[in-house]
Amino acid sequence: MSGARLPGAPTREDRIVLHVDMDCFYAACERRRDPDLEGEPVVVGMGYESGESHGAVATASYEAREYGVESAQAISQALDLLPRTRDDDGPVGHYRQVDMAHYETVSQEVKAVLCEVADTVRAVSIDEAYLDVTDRLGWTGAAVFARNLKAQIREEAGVPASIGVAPNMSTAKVASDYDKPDGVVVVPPDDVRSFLAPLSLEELHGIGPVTARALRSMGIETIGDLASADRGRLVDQFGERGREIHDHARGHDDREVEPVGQPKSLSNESAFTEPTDDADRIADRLVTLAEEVTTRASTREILYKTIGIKVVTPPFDVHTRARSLSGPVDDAALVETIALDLIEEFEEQAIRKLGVRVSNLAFVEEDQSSLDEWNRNCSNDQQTNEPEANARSDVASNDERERQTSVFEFT
DNA sequence: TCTGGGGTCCTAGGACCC
DNA sequence: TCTGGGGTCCTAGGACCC
Repeated sequence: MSGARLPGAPTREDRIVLHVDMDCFYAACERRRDPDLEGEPVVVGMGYESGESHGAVATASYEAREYGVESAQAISQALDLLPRTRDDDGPVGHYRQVDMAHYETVSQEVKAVLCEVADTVRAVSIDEAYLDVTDRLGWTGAAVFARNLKAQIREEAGVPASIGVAPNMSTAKVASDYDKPDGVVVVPPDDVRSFLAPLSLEELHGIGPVTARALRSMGIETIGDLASADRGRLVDQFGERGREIHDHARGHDDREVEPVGQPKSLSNESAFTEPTDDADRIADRLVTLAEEVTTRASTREILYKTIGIKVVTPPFDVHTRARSLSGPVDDAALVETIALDLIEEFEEQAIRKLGVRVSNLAFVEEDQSSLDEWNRNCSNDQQTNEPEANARSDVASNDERERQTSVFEFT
């Protein structure tokens, strides 16, 4: 059974897949509308408002990272490392509150460019996408194509990107990360194994701290070690995921690049400043979250069959409770009632974080979530702009682009 | 790494049905 | 009443990603 493939399913090792990853996307968007931030340490945070701060860093520019500021760090800690006012001669950090609406706009502009140059685009998040360009070029033209695409994104959307090119999604993802920021890394089919081998386990998408630790305890230190590890042992230890990471470590990944479909769940969550067991505050917060999530569902004409809550108790224990209905509904009052009912189990307990989630989604016939709307735009753009895009891609990069872009070809 | 918010996928046990 | 096996749905938790 292991390694079995569906009969007839092609193993296309000859594909050309790009992974396009925006560099410090939120910070880059802030720079785009405020050019004074160019070259300055920029920190974009959630919950950061006029200097008063709970919440965390969403994105730190490379300049800010030099002072130790990192993603997911507490804003207060970031402010310690990089104050926003000059006391002595120290550096000055520029803080901005997350503005998703603005980043969405920029993201659409980037994606419009991607749609011009590729037949298939999979937007995996606001700042990341996979492209399949197998039918548009060969390996000899891959580096020039990627370099041009990067320049085109910079020109038309005003933000920098890094691009990885490889025969599959998994390797392309690793490649885009290899020479960040502003890098292009091309890994032709014959070089995949030797490119991946020396890298550390966490470079592989899907290996986090827990899996890495477990692998190291098995004597596996690098992606190369993982590639040559015994498959049966990995499957015993990690189940289906063992199979997957083994494949990816060896540069095998048959997943097709296809547009992402409809969402599987919608949720809203929010943390208390400090853990609380105040029943009124908890109920109030829960009602607010229920409202937020049902409003979103309603706006997008999404029905849901399962309603759940998430409760995080100190130190950081995550509990979920859910209840399913007999059929899909759009019923804000019901969500509130069920959420309040489910939370009763946690009465008297201190809670640090709460969430409300709807899942088991159903979609009203005419509705095409925003992502699908985006896909529609994508096809329109392709029709209207394709000739121009091709013209662009065919024009070899000029010398200036050559200089400002570090192209790393792994051979 | 004392920890924000929005997601995805996988696993495992139990209920229930045929 | 004891005995099997297969399949599906539900719930809860865990790991991971951006």
